[in-house]
Amino acid sequence: MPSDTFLRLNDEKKKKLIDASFKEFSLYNFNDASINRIIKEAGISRGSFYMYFVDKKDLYFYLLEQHLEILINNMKNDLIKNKGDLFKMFQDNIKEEYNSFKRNNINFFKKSLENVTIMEESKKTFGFRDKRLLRELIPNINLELLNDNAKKHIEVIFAINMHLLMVTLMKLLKKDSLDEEILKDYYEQLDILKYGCSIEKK
Amino acid sequence: MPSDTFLRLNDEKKKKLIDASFKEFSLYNFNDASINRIIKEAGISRGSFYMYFVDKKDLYFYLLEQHLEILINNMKNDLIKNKGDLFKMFQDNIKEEYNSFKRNNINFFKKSLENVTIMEESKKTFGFRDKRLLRELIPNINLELLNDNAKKHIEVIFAINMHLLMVTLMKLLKKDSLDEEILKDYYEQLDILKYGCSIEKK
DNA sequence: TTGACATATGACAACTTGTCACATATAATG
DNA sequence: CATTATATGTGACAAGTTGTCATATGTCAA
Repeated sequence: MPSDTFLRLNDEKKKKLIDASFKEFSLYNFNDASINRIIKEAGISRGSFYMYFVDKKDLYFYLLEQHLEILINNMKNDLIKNKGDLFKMFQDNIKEEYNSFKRNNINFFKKSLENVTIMEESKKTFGFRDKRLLRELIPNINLELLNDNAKKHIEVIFAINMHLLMVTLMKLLKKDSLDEEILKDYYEQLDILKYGCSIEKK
Repeated sequence: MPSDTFLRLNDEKKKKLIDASFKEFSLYNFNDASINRIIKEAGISRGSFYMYFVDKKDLYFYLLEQHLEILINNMKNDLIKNKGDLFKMFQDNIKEEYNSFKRNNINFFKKSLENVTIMEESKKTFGFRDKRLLRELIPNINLELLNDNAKKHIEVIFAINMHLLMVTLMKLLKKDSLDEEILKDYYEQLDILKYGCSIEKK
């Protein structure tokens, strides 16, 4: 996480660094992104950067988390809208996320989706291994609609949905539209999940 | 893929480079792995390396695929053993893969599991987006046991199992034993998948 | 023997990163 | 105010990274 020094920075300076970072990670994938270019663009010195973040990873996940925050909030809203029905939420949510992606740093996300899932940390966050995000969502789920197995492995269900969601978003962003065919595929994939989760199985 | 020049190399020289590469990727994750160290260990020149492989990625996926070959073969055998029952195969297969991992470059795998899944290419191979591997397996599946949705999205089912399998293998390798609890969790997760796939749903 | 082609080599330029001694703010205290 | 802490900022530096390329050395066929 960023140091207190960074958080204490005035908004302008902070924004300049964040903007430069987003730009860099939108243009290059994680490996190719260069701290050198970032600090040059942000107009700060090398020493300062390392005063704010321990390394590139640290910076990257700080940015990623800000977006995940949005993603989770979208999910939470959709969950409430659908009275805790997890699968109705999943179904609604994808359009929400798509628009959210488009509104925000779309290229940052595209690059992230290309990379993300490899690193330990990203598995934790994207794959919902980071319990913090889950904890905010779970209280809003109507568990009555799920069987015992599903209740027990709720994080796994989220991880799987996350995978399906990301792959689908990738396709949608590539097509640059809410393509019906692609959405249909996603819904069918959700159905595969659902009939192992909804109470009326077997 | 490696160049013809590499493939034409005498076995001894080839082996030396492969061994050195495995060692490097077992010790460091993809980003931190150094071509410098590899060529030093293998006793070849920088120029030669770039005659054989276009870059580090190229080398890495060459190594990875050799192991995936083994993994797929295990799956195929288990599939035949279980008369095409996909889920019985999944259930049997994990022990097979675990032992296979232990027999072979266990550390290479551990490091791979930490990294893999991020890059485009790895998504293709590990996530079975690479149709080549799937194509070898599908003919051995008894599709009668699956519903239409599952039949249509068979690659997705494999991708999901791949995810569950890898996460579970990770845990097992960490424990360094075929821990019953961990295996039980995996079987339960497979059940979530199954009851969207087996014919007797709803 | 002489080409012609396949391989091998290491110096090179152009990057990368993280550190650290030092300089300059800003705040706190006598 | 002046002095002393403490917090920030700085860029040169060492130690690494990668990919290229002119050059050298194999190897085989005519």
